Amino acid sequence: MNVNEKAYRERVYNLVKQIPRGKVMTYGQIAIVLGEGYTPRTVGYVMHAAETENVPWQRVLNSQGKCSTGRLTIPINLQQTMLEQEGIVFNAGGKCKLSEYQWFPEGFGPDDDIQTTLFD
DNA sequence: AACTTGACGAGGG
DNA sequence: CCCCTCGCCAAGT
Repeated sequence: MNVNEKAYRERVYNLVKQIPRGKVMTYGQIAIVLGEGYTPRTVGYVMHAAETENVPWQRVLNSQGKCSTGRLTIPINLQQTMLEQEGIVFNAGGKCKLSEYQWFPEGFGPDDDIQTTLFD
């Protein structure tokens, strides 16, 4: 499985589609959940084409709870604006509290054993 | 094939 | 908080 295969990309999009309104995931978290073959960088690469895949791409942030910066294809701050409309609050530095907004798929939450080994 | 550049992340200073 | 280094993996040049 690699980024050139549709199935590989679909796994990323299908997971992002599950993120509830007002919640977020990080690139690294998505890579861990999807498992073997996925890394934060490849997830980011797949996400650059998410706008045309009908997925809530705005709900994916970096590990610090901030919107990604190298995207010149859309107006700066659009992502943050969209998330604010979902109720997420950002501080002056453009960062939100992941402890408050991060979403965990079934089996990967803070109460699951896997969490202690993968998300400590 | 070499080198650069990312929608990344962790660790140090 | 900022900056840098490294590890990471794929694309563009």
